[in-house]
Amino acid sequence: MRIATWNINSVRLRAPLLLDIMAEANLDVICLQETKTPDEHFPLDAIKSAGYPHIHFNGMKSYNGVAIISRVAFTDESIYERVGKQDCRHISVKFPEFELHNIYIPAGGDEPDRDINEKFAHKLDFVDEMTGFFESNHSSDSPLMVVGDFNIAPQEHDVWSHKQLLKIVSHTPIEVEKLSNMQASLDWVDASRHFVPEDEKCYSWWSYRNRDWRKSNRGRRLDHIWVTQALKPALSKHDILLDVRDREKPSDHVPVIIELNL
DNA sequence: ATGGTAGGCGCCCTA
Repeated sequence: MRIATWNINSVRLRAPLLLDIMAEANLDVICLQETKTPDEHFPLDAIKSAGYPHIHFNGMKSYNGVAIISRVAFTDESIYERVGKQDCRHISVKFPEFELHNIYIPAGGDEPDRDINEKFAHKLDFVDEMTGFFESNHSSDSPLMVVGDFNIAPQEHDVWSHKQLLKIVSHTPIEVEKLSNMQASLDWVDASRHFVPEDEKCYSWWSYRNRDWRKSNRGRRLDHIWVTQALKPALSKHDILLDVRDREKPSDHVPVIIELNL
């Protein structure tokens, strides 16, 4: 089973690119973030016609929005309210072999201080709430996967310059600590780092504000796929589709893919 | 220290 996560930054604008990627990468499932559209404008028919009839999604006007698109059937579609907001950042479904959660953690604004920046406070509270959610609703020995745009690059080599990003939201010690607590709670395996050594640079996002993203290569690994120990033996392949960043009108994120041998 | 670009929406917000 081939599963991808991708912050698409507008599913309406990039629906044709989405269909290309699903076909080219032979995906069974793709989880999207930042679909940026109310449900009535989601491009359902085009995606269904492309061979992906199973779609669970939750969107709103302008901001956020998540979707799980699959060619194999799932059950138990859920939508969650997070940090007291219904802002379309967390959905889940169940496949026969495992449960899949798709999350879009708040970006957190520019100032890494929860007392003066409520967006940063929201981000930290969101991660804490996810930790509590998995702890109280799930056991570490059950087969689970959580994917999405976590908006946090936890490790030194998940950013282009550890030193220069220590005070930049996405790589601050408090965010890394919160995410580390979440990872420890169910003993999650970071699937990308299962395949890519920790001393090797690994990115999934490059700012739109760099003239030449490949040349400057000031990337960050913000997009993640985690599995519980029960699924670890099934991890069989990993890929980050760097070339998607060079497509016409690209998202600033590229798809991260994991293959499970179930 | 600063500003750079993109998408959605409507003249500004979020990333």
